[in-house]
Amino acid sequence: MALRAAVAAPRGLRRLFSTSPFSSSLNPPQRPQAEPSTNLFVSGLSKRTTDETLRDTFSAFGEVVHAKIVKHRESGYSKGFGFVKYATLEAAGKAIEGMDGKFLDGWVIFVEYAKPRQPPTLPSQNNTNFQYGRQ
DNA sequence: ATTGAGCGT
Repeated sequence: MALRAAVAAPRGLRRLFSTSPFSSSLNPPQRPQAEPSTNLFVSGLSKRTTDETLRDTFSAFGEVVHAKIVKHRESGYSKGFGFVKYATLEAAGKAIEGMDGKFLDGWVIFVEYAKPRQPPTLPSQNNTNFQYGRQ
């Protein structure tokens, strides 16, 4: 299964295979490291991995402010990826170095900086503000 | 209701 996960690996693995002479400056990777953030995107998770497991695993690298597995709203069924937010950028960096490409619940996971979830929006009438992408 | 690309109810 680790093999399957490795094959299904998202672009997180590309830097592990960045030995191509063409991937230096002539052919830059489409998605280099996202801009550093305290917020991390974690993919490749087992569908049985929970928020607790995520939080517990990543708290080894620093103070985890928020850890969440993305799942369907009603069914609660995991989508297989999640987000971890640290108190500091250094902790986030250490978590990437320490957990990217490693195993969790039998699956190879990939850790990278998360994209900001939503642009600054008008503080209008019915705004349920979930904003984890801010530092 | 375990099994797969991806960025959140």
